[in-house]
Amino acid sequence: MKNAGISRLGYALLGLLTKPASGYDLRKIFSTTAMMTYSDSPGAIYPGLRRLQQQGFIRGSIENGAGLRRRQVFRLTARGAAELRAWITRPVTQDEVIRGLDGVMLRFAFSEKAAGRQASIGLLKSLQAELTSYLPALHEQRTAGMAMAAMPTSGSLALESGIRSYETLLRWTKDALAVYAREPRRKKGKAS
Amino acid sequence: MKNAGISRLGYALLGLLTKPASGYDLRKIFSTTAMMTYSDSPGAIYPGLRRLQQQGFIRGSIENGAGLRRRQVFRLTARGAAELRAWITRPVTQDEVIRGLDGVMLRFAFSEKAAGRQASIGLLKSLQAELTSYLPALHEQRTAGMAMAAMPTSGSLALESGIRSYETLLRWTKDALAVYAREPRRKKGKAS
DNA sequence: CGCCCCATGTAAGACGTTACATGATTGA
DNA sequence: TCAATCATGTAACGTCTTACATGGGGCG
Repeated sequence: MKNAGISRLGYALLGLLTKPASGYDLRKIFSTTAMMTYSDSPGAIYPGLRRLQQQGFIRGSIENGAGLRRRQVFRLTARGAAELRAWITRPVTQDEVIRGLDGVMLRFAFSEKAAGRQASIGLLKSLQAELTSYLPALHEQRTAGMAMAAMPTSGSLALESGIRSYETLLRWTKDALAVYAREPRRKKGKAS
Repeated sequence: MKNAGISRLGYALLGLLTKPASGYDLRKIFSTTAMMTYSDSPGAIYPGLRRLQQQGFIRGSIENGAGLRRRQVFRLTARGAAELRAWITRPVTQDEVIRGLDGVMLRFAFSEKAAGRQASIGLLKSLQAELTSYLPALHEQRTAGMAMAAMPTSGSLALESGIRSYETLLRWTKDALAVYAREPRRKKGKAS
């Protein structure tokens, strides 16, 4: 029941549908823009869209433009937009940090459009906190592994790579927060 | 038929089984060592082990030590070791670089133990080459996105994060190769 | 005696992959 | 007219998730 029963691909579709699009459009986005790591296969997209529609998160309407082929354009419903916002504004969990940050980055990429500046900032802070609390454990693993000397060079190098990537990400969260702090903000907001 | 029909979890099991272990041991590794991103659920591990055994890559033997509970210990067969080596020594593809580097890092972590120093070095060089050829495309996407200004701040920041992580990884491959170049090597090998 | 850890498994369901299938439209 | 692209879909299959089930052994 977690996540309202939506897969990562489902959320990716939901996030992209802040602009109305057809299944084919979405496939093109997944196949051409390198930003997207998701499958462009029709066997994933079309069933995914149908599920989202059955759950009431999106609504499709058949377009009958002159001479054009049948083409179904989907858009978010109010429920869908709310679910998207809820997903984005959830705090980052340690599990997400460990099991892969793709989901978090996806949330962040959509955050501004779907939930606003404050949501983006909140996500960054949440991610920063989780990274800060997780990194020491990794460092410990490294020193422990070196002490045992049971790990071959490639094993400890792989661990080193993981640590570096977390550190790079942590630095990125700081820079990203700085970007938001620098940017003018409309409406009254708390100062960073 | 790709990959000899072995999933990522399957290869993780195969790689760990260079040291004989029971299903429970493997679950412990997945649940306790932070290096492992894989599922420790019995519903994944035990069927996975059975598949590998049916394919002849591992062999299990029931341990009947005094007073001990029934406990099945698995070890690699010759075929399994060969398959593991083949998987590790495959060149890194662009697809792997795009769809996520977890598999590559897993291969690298096991490379030294299962396929030797030269295999580790080969993997690093292959990864380095793919990263070098992929990074320009990402930079292009960034400048293109900034020109359109269609991307919200959080979108372009997410892209920035991806670029940085690839750059960090590229730097890591260089450092890792330097480590291998520094290390003394036994047997006659080509100079780096 | 009761509880927790060891140790293994199964069953239902969800999801993605691969491959196949269909048909309309556009351009050479 | 032939191929490519637009556009949508289905079916089989493999694998993971979640949850449940079982039972021995050690410990307080």
